[in-house]
Amino acid sequence: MPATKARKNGGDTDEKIRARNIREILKAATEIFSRKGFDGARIAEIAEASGLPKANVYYYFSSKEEIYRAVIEHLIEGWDDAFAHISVDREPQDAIRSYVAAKLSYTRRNVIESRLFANEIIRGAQFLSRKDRQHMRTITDEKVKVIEDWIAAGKLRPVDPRHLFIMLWSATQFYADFEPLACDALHTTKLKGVDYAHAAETISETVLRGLLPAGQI
Amino acid sequence: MPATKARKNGGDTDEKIRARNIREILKAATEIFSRKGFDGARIAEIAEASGLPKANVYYYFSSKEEIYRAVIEHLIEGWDDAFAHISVDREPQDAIRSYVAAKLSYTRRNVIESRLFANEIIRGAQFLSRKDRQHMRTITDEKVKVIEDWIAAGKLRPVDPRHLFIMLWSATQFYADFEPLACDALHTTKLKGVDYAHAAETISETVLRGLLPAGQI
DNA sequence: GTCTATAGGTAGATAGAC
DNA sequence: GTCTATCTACCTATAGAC
Repeated sequence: MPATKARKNGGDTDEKIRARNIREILKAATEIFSRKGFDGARIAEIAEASGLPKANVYYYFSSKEEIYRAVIEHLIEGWDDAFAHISVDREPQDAIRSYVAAKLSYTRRNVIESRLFANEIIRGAQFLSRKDRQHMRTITDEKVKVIEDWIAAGKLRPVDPRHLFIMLWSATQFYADFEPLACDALHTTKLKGVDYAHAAETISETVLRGLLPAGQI
Repeated sequence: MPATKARKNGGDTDEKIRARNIREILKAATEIFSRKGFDGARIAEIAEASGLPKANVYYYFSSKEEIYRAVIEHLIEGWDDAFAHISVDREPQDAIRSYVAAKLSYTRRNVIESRLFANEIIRGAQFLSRKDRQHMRTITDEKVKVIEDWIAAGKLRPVDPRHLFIMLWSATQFYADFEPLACDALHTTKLKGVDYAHAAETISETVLRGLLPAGQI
């Protein structure tokens, strides 16, 4: 029996063990990096949270930085999902409402990842690969064209699409990333579904009234 | 000659030396905490950047945490300056434009402080004192009343003032705090005056068109 | 009030038995 | 592939001379 097929842990193959351990490590690392930052996170803590001894973590990843990079890589994957709503086939009113709702819902369901990403950017995006940044730029450029088409078709008032996107990103990320401030402002101790619903409404309606030609809303 | 009045360093009194050293330490600490976070910052680096030996830093502050708290305390002071523009005496159109411009200009001139503050909030605002948070809540409540008055007077469409403020905060902080993302979106490598000017225009005009009664803009 | 030297503790990374 | 023991480096904080 070849070493790579050796059975252990009740029938799991080495491949399954490897995949599961790596998954557990990344999951634990995401949570801990998000709460404490790169320097604040301890490998021992990540190991404990993933149910492995510290040395096993080093068996799969050769350094703390390698774990961090792997975690960041993972974050980008969810980035453009909400952006899919911004599409020429749709009416701007409908598209922008869906985008705002999807983005708010995504950050709400993935607070930990969202905060980690925010942290990485604030620190200068040092570990975001060239490829990842290029990818984000490409998607943004695509969506800028959609806005420009809508403006050309008279469906939206003239506006700088890039600054518009920045407005939408910042507003939709604020609630998850800066929850303590949002809570203070809203006089609550934890953001609930209603708060996110009000957020979606305020953002969508204000921006849409601001951008649609008179009388369209 | 009493010890507290002993002359050193070319005529400076001990009081002046103390004040200057503390100022230098806090200045260096702000910069380093902002770049590296609490855990990433090294006292030795703060000491070097403030031109003092490490032990002298400990002469003025008894721990790393005490330095951090002092720095955070300092940040809050600038918080409500821009908010002063939101005042019942003014027309909403004028007030909101001034607020957006002032807030953008403040974050641009104080990028380091702004990022440090953002970082502290993302990490759960653990070192923000009860007093500081209470202060921020009070100011916000005051300004919420102003918006409500404007709405009651028919000067603004009905809108949730708290979510409106969150929109304005997030949009105006994004450029300084998440500069790498803003740069990617705007196809530039460093934000310039024009970028901030366009940001101010996009935010103010979109929000104002969204909020003013029809035909007022 | 200043500064050198160092104690004391901790964390990243590895060796090597199983 | 797993895990204990340990190495090494570094960092916070302090003691104590000047």
